[in-house]
Amino acid sequence: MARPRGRPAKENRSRDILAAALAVFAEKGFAAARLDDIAARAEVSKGTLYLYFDSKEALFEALVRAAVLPNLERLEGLVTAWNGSSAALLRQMLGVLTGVLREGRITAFPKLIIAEATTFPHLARLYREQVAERGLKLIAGVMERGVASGEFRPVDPTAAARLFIAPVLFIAIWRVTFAQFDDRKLDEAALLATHADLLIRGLLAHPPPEAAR
Amino acid sequence: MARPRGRPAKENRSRDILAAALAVFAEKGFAAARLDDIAARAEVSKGTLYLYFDSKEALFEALVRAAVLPNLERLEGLVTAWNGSSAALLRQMLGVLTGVLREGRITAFPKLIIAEATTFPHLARLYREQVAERGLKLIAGVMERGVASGEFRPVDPTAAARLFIAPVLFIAIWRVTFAQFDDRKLDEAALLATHADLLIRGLLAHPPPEAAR
Amino acid sequence: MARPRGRPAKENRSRDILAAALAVFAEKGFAAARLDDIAARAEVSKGTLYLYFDSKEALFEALVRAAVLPNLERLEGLVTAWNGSSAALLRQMLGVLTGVLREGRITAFPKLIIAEATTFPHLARLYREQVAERGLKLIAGVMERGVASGEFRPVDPTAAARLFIAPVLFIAIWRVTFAQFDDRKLDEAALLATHADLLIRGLLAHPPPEAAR
Amino acid sequence: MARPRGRPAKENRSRDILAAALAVFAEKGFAAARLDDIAARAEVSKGTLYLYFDSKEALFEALVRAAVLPNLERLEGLVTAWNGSSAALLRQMLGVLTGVLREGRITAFPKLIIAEATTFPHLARLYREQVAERGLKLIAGVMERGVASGEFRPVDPTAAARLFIAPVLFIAIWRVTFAQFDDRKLDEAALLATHADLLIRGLLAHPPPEAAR
DNA sequence: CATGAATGAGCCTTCATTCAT
DNA sequence: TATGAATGAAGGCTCATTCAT
Repeated sequence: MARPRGRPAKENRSRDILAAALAVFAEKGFAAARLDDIAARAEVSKGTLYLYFDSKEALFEALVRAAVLPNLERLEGLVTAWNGSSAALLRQMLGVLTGVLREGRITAFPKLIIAEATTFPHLARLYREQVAERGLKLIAGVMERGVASGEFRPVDPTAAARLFIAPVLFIAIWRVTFAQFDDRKLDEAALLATHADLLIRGLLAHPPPEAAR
Repeated sequence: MARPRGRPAKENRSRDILAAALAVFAEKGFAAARLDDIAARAEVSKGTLYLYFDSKEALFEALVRAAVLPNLERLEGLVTAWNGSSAALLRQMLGVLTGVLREGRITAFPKLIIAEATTFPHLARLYREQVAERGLKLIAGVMERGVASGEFRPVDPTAAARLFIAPVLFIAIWRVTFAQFDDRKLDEAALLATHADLLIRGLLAHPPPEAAR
Repeated sequence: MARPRGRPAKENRSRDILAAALAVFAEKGFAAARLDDIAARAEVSKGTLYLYFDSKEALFEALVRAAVLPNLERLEGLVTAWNGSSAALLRQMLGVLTGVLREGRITAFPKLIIAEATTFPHLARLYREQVAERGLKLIAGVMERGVASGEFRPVDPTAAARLFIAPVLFIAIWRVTFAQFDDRKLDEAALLATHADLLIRGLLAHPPPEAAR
Repeated sequence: MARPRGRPAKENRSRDILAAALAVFAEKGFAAARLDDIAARAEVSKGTLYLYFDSKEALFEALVRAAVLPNLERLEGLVTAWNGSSAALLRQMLGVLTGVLREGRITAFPKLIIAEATTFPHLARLYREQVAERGLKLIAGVMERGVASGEFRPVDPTAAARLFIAPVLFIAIWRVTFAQFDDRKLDEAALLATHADLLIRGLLAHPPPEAAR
């Protein structure tokens, strides 16, 4: 009756909805997420969601685009601008990823993509092309440069790229899956530091003598 | 109406149902899996499912227990019986895991657990305790032995265990998530071989000279 | 495998089933009673029920016949044999009914009939004709005799019969409906005694002076 | 597909649903009543029911509250306002109850409560406390006053209250159970009139001479 | 733009009934 | 006779989507 119908248009309604959607999808997964919850958290009516996104799936997809790509672009910038050793670049990239992992919410995406890949192949393809392949190609490029310069032993850059990223994925997944029960949280930074040491020592054509470590 | 009711008890109905459930859960995830589909695939009526399992969730849980534990026990047997070098044991274990990955269906489990962890914390806890922690402890033990004997450099065994398994998880996830679109399938065996090389070279206190490889 | 198939025919299987059915129907009502429970309580398989009764409804009907009619016949015998005053006969009949109520299980029947009357009109009709009308007619006969002899004031025997039985029904219903919560159980015998006093005083053409009571 | 979704909010949807529920529950009993039928009779979709009531049981409970309490309150008002003789008050109350019985639908409640008491003890308790005990206490108070003033013989007010109400319950039950078959309907008003006569004559300390009747 | 009441398809679960053994 | 595994129809409940206001 005396309710505000045409609201003062709190600007960036769409931003609010995406934020709420991220929170709810992250917590429940796609299927179990209810539009009611997303609407409530965005302080918006359920009908309003449909003004901004055509369907639950479209909302999910927009979310993926909005939340993941920026991080990838950051890494691409780092690589492009780099002019030190490949080993140091890999360490630097892991440092960036450590930071990303610390942020929080983004971690939910691998889970979401994994969980919904079969149900929404469309979405999985998008993610694979826009994120996964693109990121792996970036890393493989770094590996290739290291091999070409003689810094690294001759390894398959594609394989090395996957081995580089696997522990990052491991951490993301461990967190959303098991961290709820962990007394002593997994020391993620230390794990990635060890990863950097082992991987780079494994890659280097001329590893430093043991003492140097 | 005129369908056979008291069937000749095609033996191991429960086995059939679990197999069907694995297939359907793997494809759809828990929420989207329909009991109708599971029943149809098991060539059984929907009601029959309830003769063997109390609920959809109970069926899921039984599935996890039945399908995953045997593989873990196989690895435990391998470790216990081993008396060669730690590096060789790690290679051997990766060989076993490569085989497991090749089998197929089991790969679906990480996905399922990951996808349903928030919805069924109960299940995630079970999996973490019965599978994840148990497996990591097994690997960490191997690492520890290698460090103690001087074969490996002094690394944190817990971290090393996670780094050891991360690429295996990566492969499992990649497959169920993206393999549907892959023209050239990911060469999983080669990836794990490279993993073994890099990791072991990273771990060894006295890596062999470059030429040896 | 080595289970007794053709059981030593514990005689009167049908009696066992009826007893079990009474217990379960009384507790759950018709719709909520499960044949599984009846079979279990009768220590018989579910299939066996169908050897003795065509359907759940048929079992229910057999139960009504078997459990209620004997009591009515007992009352009819009492009336036929009576040769005292009508007032004393009414008291006697209430005494018998008090005993019947004390027994227990029978009390469940009014509830069952009431609950299922719409669903099984067939059954309600049976009960009305075989039990209710027959019982009321019996009581109305007693009333009529009392009026004819001048012992009672001229009341409508049909109405009086209903008023006579109403408190008995009240008790049966109260018990199965509310007695579960009662701290101090309803004193049923006292209630029926008061009923006898008030009703007979109301009926008598020449009530005794106040002091006599 | 092309049906009206956001309906013009035909006011008092909840009232419609309750009315439909009363009709269907009365006819079928709780268990056999289908929400489909209730929704259809309310000219509402099944989903809409859940906008107003959390569950079938909650709907049932709301129904009990909404339909029964007003009548009880009416009686309480009558008693409070009364300043004539107790006998006249009892007659008056029976008159009110006769009217209530004539209305119709309410009669279904005793049946419903009786039928579902075991299945929903929660509901039975509610009814017993909010309706039965409250009503009996009201009547017992009237009896007590009559005894205290010397108008009535010294009877147990609690017992007398039950005897007062028993024929009303009898009528309600008879109607929903058997009236479907009755050629000549039970003359309910006459029955309650006879009840008033007999009961009050039984209660009065100084009954009027026979002729006065 | 925004609302939120209304919709209805879809799915898990129960249980009376059947029938090969 | 007796069994009990198997069936499948039926119904309560959820939630993405629509649309009159």
